[in-house]
Amino acid sequence: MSNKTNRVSETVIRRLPIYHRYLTDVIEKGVERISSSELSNLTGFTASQIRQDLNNFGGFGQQGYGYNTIDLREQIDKILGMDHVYNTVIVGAGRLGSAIANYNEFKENGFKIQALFDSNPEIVGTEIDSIPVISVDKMEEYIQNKNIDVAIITVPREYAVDVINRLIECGIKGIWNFAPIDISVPDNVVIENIRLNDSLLKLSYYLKENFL
Amino acid sequence: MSNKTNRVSETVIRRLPIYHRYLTDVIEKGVERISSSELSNLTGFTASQIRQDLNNFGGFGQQGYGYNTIDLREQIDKILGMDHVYNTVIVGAGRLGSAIANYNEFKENGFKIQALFDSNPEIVGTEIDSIPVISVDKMEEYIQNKNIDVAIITVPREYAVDVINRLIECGIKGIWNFAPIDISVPDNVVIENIRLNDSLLKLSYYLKENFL
DNA sequence: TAGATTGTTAATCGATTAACAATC
DNA sequence: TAGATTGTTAATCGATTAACAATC
Repeated sequence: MSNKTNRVSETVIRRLPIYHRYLTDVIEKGVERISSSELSNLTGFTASQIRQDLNNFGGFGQQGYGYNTIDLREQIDKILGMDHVYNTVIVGAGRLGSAIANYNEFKENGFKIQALFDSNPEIVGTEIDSIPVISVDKMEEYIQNKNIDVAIITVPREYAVDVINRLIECGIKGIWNFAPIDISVPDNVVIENIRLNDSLLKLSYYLKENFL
Repeated sequence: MSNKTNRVSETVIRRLPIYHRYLTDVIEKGVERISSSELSNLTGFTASQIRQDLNNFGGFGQQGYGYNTIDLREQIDKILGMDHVYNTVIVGAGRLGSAIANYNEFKENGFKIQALFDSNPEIVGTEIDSIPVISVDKMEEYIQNKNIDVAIITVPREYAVDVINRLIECGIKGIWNFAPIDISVPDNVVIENIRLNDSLLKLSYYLKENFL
């Protein structure tokens, strides 16, 4: 809402994490500077496109030199909001939910998982990776009291719409949804869907094209 | 390889599963015909785009009538290769691997999970949802003997490159990769990456844009 | 300074939308 | 037949690539 400078397109945003990833790789190898054409070799995007993308946010490079790897990654950190901590909960403490609770890389991105919610009385009250599993009946109360920003949805399809509506109702800001449903959310809620099925069908299409 | 008719762009392919999903929804409600503009209302794509997309593969509609829902879904089934069965294994029987083994919707897409591979001797020899967990040492042998087409990679990042190279070596056709790595594969192998981290960073970006 | 590489403008390419004749 | 809606061509829009002057 705040700085709607010039609305950067989603195709650009989608490439930023990729630049970030490759920069991390080369930084780990001790590389201090990188040119757009070196980044092009790594990522497969053209040097021109890389420069265009970055210049949506500012001139991070230097003529005749290229980009400082650490500095550029830091800029992308900021653009992507990785310097911010989001209080996060997982709704659905089944296998997928606990797989995600366990996935350390998310913490590095600033998503701090505070609780899991589930309806199964056998696991409510336990912990998964030292994260408490709480009854889903207490979800709204918890979210409001603990200033939760983001919810990750890993409940079965049939519960997902209801859960998401309840989350919106109690003021959640962002939703990372793994349930294979389509739902529209108000403008003040950000939703990002992981569509495993769609991805698998894409794989199926290219398999068929390649081998049948 | 076979019918490289006119190479349909990936942006089109990505929408097909979405059409498929909405068609299934309306078919379940008993709807027998649908116009491109009705599909537009459901999916958010323009009617024009929907007609363009479908006409990449043939004229499935009828002037003055629209599309028969069941027939159109069947056509999309075929285009996406959903009528074909792919023998599939999961490499990595941790939480994510078993979450996926457990996820029924994949079976409906024709991916039949035959085995899980893992290096942990405590689980090798057991079953997860009646799917055997086999030592990863026997992976190549199994894949070749049982004509496995597709491997799903859910091993930790540090093992992923090695596992994928071994799979390519022994003739796998498709890879559905959950490990956060970048790897290039030969032309005769199809790889589809699930980049959970990238998706989360996209969420982070829009959260920041909306609220900071 | 000379060489390198950015930032940025202009040209191209591809994807989306609009329009409408064909036809059920 | 008249109305509706497709299939398809043409127009527009946006994203990518090319080119190069600016400058470190």
